[in-house]
Amino acid sequence: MREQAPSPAFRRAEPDARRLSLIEACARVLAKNGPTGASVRALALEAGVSAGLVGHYFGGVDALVAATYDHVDAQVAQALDNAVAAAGAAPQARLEAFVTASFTPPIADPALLATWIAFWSLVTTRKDIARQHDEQYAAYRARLEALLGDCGVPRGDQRLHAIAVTAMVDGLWLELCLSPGCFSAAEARDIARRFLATITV
Amino acid sequence: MREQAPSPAFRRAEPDARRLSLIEACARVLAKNGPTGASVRALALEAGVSAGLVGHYFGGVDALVAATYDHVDAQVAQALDNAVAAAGAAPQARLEAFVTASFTPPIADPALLATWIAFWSLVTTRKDIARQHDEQYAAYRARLEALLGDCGVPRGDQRLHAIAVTAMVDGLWLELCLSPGCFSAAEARDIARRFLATITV
DNA sequence: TTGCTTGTTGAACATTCGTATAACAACGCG
DNA sequence: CGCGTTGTTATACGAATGTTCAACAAGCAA
Repeated sequence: MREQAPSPAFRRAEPDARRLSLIEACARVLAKNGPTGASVRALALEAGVSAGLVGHYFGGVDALVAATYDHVDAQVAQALDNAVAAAGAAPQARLEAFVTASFTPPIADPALLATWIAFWSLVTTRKDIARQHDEQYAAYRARLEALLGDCGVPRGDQRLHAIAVTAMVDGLWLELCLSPGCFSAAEARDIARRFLATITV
Repeated sequence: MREQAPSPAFRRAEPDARRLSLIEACARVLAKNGPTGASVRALALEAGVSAGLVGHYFGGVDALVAATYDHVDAQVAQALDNAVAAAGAAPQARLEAFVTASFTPPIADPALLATWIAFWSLVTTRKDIARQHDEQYAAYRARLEALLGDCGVPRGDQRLHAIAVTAMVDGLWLELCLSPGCFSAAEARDIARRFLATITV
C-alpha cells in the first residue's frame, strides 16, 4: 500500500491559459468589488495563484484590466457576429440583429459594465490605453458601417450614421446596466429599431 | 515695533464652504489621477486640509465622490437651463438647445467624465448610490419630457422618446470625451439635431 | 479680557498595498 | 532515472492606505 500520491502544490500552466485565468478572475473581481477592489492580491486570490504571478504576466493591474477589456470586447464581438449570422441574409435583418443584440443577456450585463468602467477610468490617464480604446471603437464602427452599406446607406453617410447608431446603442446599454429598472431590454430594442428605420428607409 | 501677527495655522470655514472646497478638490483629483488616485490623503492635500477632515465631513471617499457627482450634475443642469433660456421661446429651438449644449465646452469636458466614471463605478456596489443615480437620471429625463411635450410630442410617447434622446446624448458625450479625435462637437450636434427632427416633425 | 465651543490638526495605529527576491518544485529532456 | 529549466510560491520590505483620537487653537460670547 503506497502513500497517497502527493497532490501537487501547484500546476504549471500554458502561459496563455494562465493569462486567461487571470483575465477571467479580473472580470469577476471587477464585477463584484469594482475598480477599487481590484488589487494585485485580490486578483491573485480570485485566480487561485500567488500575487507574484500578476506582476509576472502583466506587470501591473492596469495592463491586466486592459487585457480583460480586450478579452471581453472580443467576446462581445463574437456574440454580435453570431447574432448577425443567425439573422439570415436580409441586410436590414442583419443590421437590426447586430444592434439589438447589445440588449440581450450575454451582452447587456452589469458584470460587463464593470470591466468597461474600469477600462474607461484608465483612458484619460494612460496614452497607450487611450489608443487601445480608439482602435477597438473604430473596429466596432467599421463593422457597423459595413452593415449600413449593405442596407444601401451611401458611403458618404456611413461614418456619421455609424457614430450615431453607436452612440445610441452605447447610451441605451449603459443605462440598461446602470439602472435596469428604468426601462426594459425590449424597450431598448424598440428604440433602436425605430432609429434604424429613420436611417435605412 | 510689534511682532509680526502670527498667521493662523488654519482658518475655520462654514461647513458648507468646507464641504464645497473638498468637493472641488475631489473633482480636480479625479480628473488628474483617476479614481485610483482619489485617496483620503490625496484629496485632503489637494484641498489644503488635513486628512481627518474628509472623514469628518463625508465619512469616506465614496460619499465624497457621490457629493461631487451631485454637485457637478447640478452645474450641468444649470448650464443646460441657461442654454434653454438663451434659445428664446420657440419650443423646437429650446429643445435643440437643451440637447446640443451637452457638446459644448462647459459640459463636454473630459474632466467631468472622470467624476462620472468614478460615480458609475460605485453604482453597482452601493445601493444608496444606485438610488441617487436613478433619481438624478429621472430628473434629467423629466426635463426632457417637458421640452418634448412643448414640441407637441404626445404624452404617451414622451417617456420612450426621452429615453432615446438621453441615450443618444449620453453616448455621443461619452465618446466625445473618451476619444475627442474621432468626431467633432459640431458633428455630434448635427447628429443630435437630425435625430430630434425624426421625433418632433 | 476671559472662557467656551468646536472645527481642525497631527500623530499613531493596524492594514493593505505593490514589488523584489530567494527558495522551491513541476515538468520536459536526456 | 536524474538533471536542468523555469513557472510558481512564499516571504520580506517600504510605502501608502483608512481610521482613530487626544490636543490644539480659531472665533464667538460674555
